[in-house]
Amino acid sequence: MAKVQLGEFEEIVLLTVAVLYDEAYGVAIKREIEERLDRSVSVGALQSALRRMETKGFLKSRLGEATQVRGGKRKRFFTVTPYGKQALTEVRDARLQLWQSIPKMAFDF
Amino acid sequence: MAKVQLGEFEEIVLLTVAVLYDEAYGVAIKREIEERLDRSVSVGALQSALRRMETKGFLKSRLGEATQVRGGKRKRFFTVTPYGKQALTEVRDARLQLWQSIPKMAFDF
DNA sequence: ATTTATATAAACTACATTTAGGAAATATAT
DNA sequence: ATATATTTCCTAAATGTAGTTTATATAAAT
Repeated sequence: MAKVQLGEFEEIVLLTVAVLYDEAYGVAIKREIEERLDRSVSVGALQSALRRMETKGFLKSRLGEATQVRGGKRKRFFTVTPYGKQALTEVRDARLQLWQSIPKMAFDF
Repeated sequence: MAKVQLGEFEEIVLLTVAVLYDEAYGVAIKREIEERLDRSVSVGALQSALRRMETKGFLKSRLGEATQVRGGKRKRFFTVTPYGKQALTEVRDARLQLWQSIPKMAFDF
């Protein structure tokens, strides 16, 4: 019974899908992460994270229609499933709990 | 130019070292994570994460003295470096920013 | 045909986990 | 008193999962 994990990059991607709401497709997600987090993202890295999370049930996807703009290929749109939302809140809460337990004396955090 | 990463488990370990302050050694870290996060941790998994993070400069360690209790072998104590603290706050802030950008309409988060 | 926007596939590197073993200290039995 | 067991802790090696890079494919406009 493999425990269902949520990796570091996967979490960023999942949050970004939530942020983009109904405009979450590959290229837009990539752009959004790069702008917000000032971190470069390769399409391949992103796609494999999206696949893994779809397999794990954190995401679902549907294909849109081709659009009449240059390069207007069909986009694959992603949305976060209820299970994905649950995973996000769980990891957030676990870390928050740890942050709150760091002793004052210890730090200039 | 290898970008310095902080994995999912590594982050939990790093935070726990901060929480334990001057009592952060292998067995105690393991116990603390298991209790707080209700997640089982193997010694091997923990030790390899600690090594990686020491190599990356997020942690430093020193050996303590043997104590006079049965099995009181010398412990290896870990502390978070300034660079480690910086890494922790950066990933926290990036995720917080994303959480705050999730549209209201979208969710029951 | 070439360019632009998009997705998919495959190979490799890094992180995470399991499994097993080893070493240092005290306690206990002989 | 010394050998053996027990407790606490760390190390090593092998395997599986996540993350990244590089290359290829498809569709539409120019």
